[in-house]
Amino acid sequence: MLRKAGLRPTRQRLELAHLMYGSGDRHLSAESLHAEASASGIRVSLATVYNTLNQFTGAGLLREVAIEGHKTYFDTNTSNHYHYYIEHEGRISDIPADHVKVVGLPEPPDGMQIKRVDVIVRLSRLPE
Amino acid sequence: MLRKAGLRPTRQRLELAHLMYGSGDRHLSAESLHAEASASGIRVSLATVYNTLNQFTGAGLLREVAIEGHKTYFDTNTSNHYHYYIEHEGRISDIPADHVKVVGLPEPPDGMQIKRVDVIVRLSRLPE
DNA sequence: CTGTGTGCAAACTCTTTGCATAAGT
DNA sequence: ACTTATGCAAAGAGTTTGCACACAG
Repeated sequence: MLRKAGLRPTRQRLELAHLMYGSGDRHLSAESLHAEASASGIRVSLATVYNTLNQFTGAGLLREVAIEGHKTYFDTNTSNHYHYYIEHEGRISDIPADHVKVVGLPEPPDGMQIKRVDVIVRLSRLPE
Repeated sequence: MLRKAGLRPTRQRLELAHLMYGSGDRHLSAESLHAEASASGIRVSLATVYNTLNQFTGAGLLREVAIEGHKTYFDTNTSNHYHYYIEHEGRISDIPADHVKVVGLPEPPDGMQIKRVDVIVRLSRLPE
């Protein structure tokens, strides 16, 4: 898989890939992945985690999720799907429905094409 | 307007508000607003621009737009509408259609409510 | 061997904060 | 007068980069 993406299967990349894809769809930040790696006894520097995440994203193995603010999140699920953003927890999760659709989109402006449509449903705690 | 929002109408806030709302709907970053202010001969520090943008957002006078990556963008149009993100220009613009809708959304999880739905259509240059 | 990847720390970008000064009511 | 906002510079968070060493092919 790494080879197919043109990435050398180094120890670090393999170990990180195991963490990332080892348990279903996940949403991770560089820091969380680094912490997880450390906890699992994997020796990687934060810089390498960043490099790896960016390289994987470039290779189409990960997808970047746009949330306003500082942190960048990566999603191991690269298929077409949308996200919840749980504001008070700063957490992302997939929207559990595959029939969500955006309708009524106009043609893109001249010379441009739609590369992707991101939908983020922001959730907040219900006021009582 | 500022007073109604609980913000003192100081010189800086008034001048920035003029810039922001003086010419239709706009999408600005702290830096671009600061640059524009300087160009117009308005004396404000970057810190004040940040403060002002955040206070205005808190007061519902601006809306923050979620684009992945570093910069935070603010939209002077706080009504319900969606955005194009033009990747190769790093620019945001409103989607010129008010009948865009997201359909098929499931009920939000227990104890949560939908606060807002963001849609970002990423555009890239058409390959020739 | 040759070249790419890694680790470390330093650099960078964007944003926030602390504190003295200035301005609004 | 009293309170809140501003400006500056310094601190902070997240991410990237430069360079020597290590490792894959």
